[in-house]
Amino acid sequence: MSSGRGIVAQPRSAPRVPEDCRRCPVRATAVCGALDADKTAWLENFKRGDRVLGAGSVLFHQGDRPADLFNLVDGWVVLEHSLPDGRRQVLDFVLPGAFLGDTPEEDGTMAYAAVCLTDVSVCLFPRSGLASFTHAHPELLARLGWLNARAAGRAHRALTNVGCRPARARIVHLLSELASRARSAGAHQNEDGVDLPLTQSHIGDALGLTSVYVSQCLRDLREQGVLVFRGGSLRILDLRALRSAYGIEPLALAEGGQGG
Amino acid sequence: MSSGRGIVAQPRSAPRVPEDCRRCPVRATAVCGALDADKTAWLENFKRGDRVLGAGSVLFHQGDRPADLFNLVDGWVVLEHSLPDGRRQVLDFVLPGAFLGDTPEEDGTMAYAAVCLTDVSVCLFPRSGLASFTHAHPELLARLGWLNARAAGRAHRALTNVGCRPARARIVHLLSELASRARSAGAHQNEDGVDLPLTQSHIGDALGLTSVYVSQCLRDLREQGVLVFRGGSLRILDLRALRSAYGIEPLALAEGGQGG
DNA sequence: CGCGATTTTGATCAATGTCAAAGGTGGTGG
DNA sequence: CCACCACCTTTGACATTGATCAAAATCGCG
Repeated sequence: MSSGRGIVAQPRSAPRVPEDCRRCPVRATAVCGALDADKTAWLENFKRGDRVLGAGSVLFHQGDRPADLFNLVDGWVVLEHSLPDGRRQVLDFVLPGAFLGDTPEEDGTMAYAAVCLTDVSVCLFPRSGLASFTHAHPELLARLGWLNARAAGRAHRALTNVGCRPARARIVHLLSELASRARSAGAHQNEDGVDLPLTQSHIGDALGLTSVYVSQCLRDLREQGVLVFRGGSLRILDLRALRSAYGIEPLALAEGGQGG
Repeated sequence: MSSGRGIVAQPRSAPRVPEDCRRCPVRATAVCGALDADKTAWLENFKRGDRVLGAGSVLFHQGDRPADLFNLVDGWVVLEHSLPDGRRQVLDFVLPGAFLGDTPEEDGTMAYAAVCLTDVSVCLFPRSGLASFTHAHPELLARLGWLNARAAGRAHRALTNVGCRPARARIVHLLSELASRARSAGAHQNEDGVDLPLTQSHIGDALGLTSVYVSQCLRDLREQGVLVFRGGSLRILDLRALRSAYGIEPLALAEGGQGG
């Protein structure tokens, strides 16, 4: 029951839960996509169930040994590590298709907590069955390795961002990357830009900045006409400025902004 | 030959090269240890050769698509990412038993360079054969996943260190972790402490600090009797200070210091 | 002995944190 | 529909960490 220990808020709008693995929206990128369609029977057998959680819910706490592994089907999750002095580091923002709960520490505990930023839907797999399941289906190991390698790449970029760039460039870089990931995950986007369900505190904790300084920097960026982040929605105004003034290579987010 | 493109300095003392995989000093922790002893014939067949490189050599550059994968048998390597403006982020320090060159980016290039801090010996595997080899021996995938998960853990700790801690605590944390890793990798240690083949610039680039500030901080730590880092050798003097003043949990390095 | 790389030191300055208080915002309940 | 509450954001004044610049000292090595 350890996966039930966390805080669980009721979702207000029920996100879609896949009924059939072959139709799952994240199948292409998620772990399960490594299995051929004719093996989904095995998969559905291994799977323990689906769950829908409200924003603010906790999939697992730092230090937990969760009994379940989570396949994120819909919604955003943040991974955060807390220090004894109360400081908090956001390690990653996690989007649909990710797999959570593998990669515990040597002692089996999780080094970070996983907290839902939005209403979220996941499907669950029993950790205990993982070894024998991957033994039967080694393709999963390759896919798992691929997912984890991508996560490691993000961790490296985040480290570089925090270690090498000044505050504004850090913020621009983080938001650019998130916007790009959000779109390729098919995030909601209207004429006001892309929805990024973050608070300024999340940004600060991800970047090693205080939330009040983040607020100042966001004002500067807005006044300079570079980007606007407000109410959880990001609009990129000046792609050239990203590159020239902040040394960010605009990824796949070209058609997000209005082009100054 | 792309693995030969890098800078290669001649080693001055030839580090040991394993002649027989069953006797390899890193077998227990390295990728190859995942294979049963009776399968080492397959392994030696897959292996492309050994190589000994001098300090300063480059295993691969950032942006390379190295033709080989590297199993680090002896010596230290640093992984570093460079930004267009010349800034450099040290992503990881790599010790014997590590596997390098898997985890390229989507486009097949490496996001970082791998540079030898000491004379180094590696064994090489052709990247092109990896898929079929792991297909034949899925145990390797699990081991590879384990190694990469540990690397990701280090990246997360590094990010937390840089994001949350002030300069001196960052340095103490980094050096503590390195000392601990060095000893469990069987590093050379005399009465002067553990050998860590780093310059202060490496420390700075790993921690997002300038090397001159690192120098100041190291002086402070020395004057406060916390630790001495000099000439590539670290001596930890006051374990309690690590915990109380710097919030570092002294890992397995207990018997490294003289205990104030 | 001399050279390049690294380390040290001191003076100064800019970026970012801290503290405190006020203003928004959305949700909840009457 | 309104009022309240928690949380988030904004602003301003001030403190401090860590960067920058410059020069000397030291070290390893040929």
